[in-house]
Amino acid sequence: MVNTTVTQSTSLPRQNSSEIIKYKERFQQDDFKKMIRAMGLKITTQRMLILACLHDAEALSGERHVTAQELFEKVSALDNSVGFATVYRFLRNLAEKNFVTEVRMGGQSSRYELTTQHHHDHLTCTSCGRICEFENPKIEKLQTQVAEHFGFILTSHILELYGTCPSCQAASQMK
Amino acid sequence: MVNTTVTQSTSLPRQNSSEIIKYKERFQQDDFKKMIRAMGLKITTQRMLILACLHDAEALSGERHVTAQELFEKVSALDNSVGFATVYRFLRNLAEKNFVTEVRMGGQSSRYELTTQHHHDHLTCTSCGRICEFENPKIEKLQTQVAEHFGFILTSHILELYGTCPSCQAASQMK
DNA sequence: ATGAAATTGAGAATGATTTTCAATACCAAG
DNA sequence: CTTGGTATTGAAAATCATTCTCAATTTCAT
Repeated sequence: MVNTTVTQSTSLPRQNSSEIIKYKERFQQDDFKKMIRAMGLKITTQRMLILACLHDAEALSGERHVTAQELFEKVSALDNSVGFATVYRFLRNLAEKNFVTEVRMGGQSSRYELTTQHHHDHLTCTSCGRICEFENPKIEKLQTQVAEHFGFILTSHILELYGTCPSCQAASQMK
Repeated sequence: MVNTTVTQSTSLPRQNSSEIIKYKERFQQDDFKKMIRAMGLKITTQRMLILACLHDAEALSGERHVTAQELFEKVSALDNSVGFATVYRFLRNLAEKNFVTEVRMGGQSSRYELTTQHHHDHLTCTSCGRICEFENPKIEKLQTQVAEHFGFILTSHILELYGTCPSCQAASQMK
């Protein structure tokens, strides 16, 4: 029970896990406020809630890319007085200032994710559906160069590789 | 008039340039018909016209990537009895069977281009929808290496870059 | 605490795309 | 070349995501 070699938490007062969560929340809150101010907007409970939901969408569920509609539902679950116009409006603000990245694939509606430095790509087996995630700095760098070549400022990308995984290769040879 | 070592054109009668154009048209027509049949659909004047307009959009105007609405206008100019539902429907058929490639971004509407044998990727402006095509052998090579690293055999890929084009950068700075 | 200015929610408006359905066109079989 | 079953069509209505409008409310510098 005696305290052993704790690293991180030394600077924090003794606390149980729920207190840690509260501390994290407060930290986030301040972060979110900075974000909103940086956009030249006023801080409102709605905007704070939307940011929190966006953040949790990434942290909790595996899905990074959220639909405006999905986000609206998450927000509504916590405060059903928030209108969808507010969610859409704020999402547009965030996208304009590049705090979120907007991606649209296929016929579906736009999907948004908080812009993080960490964006990984997918390698999918067309035979069994297995997905490998990868990250390749060289490719990323070349992408930026391509964008620069056209005078663009790159904000995001989609890279999906399709192929046949080792076990499916083996399976098809047996046939 | 004795037969000499003529190659291609032997099968064609002597012709002037307008006849050549007609020949090309007919050739295209047959091509289009094959396409439509390959999709398991019936050949109709509307579908032939839509394909011709799609093809000309690439050949004549510089813009390869056409909006459904733009395509509808081109078609209407030649036959104003064609309904836009027909254009949308057929465009969707073509996209499903990969005879056209659909690119979509931001608030803009979908843009379509006939799938050519020449592979290229897209760089899209998230603000105005402008699309630049590019091809980058280094990126392609790195993709293959990534796939190899996981033991995959690469068969295809999607690479879509999103950013802000020069004129939209200028526009947003003015604000 | 106060008021100008920004933000909000509700619903209407918009714009793109899809669906519905009766009329019509295609094409394989006779 | 007719015929008939079925796919296709055009027009209008429906749907879907997103944006706009506006009166009521909230924020925040003072």
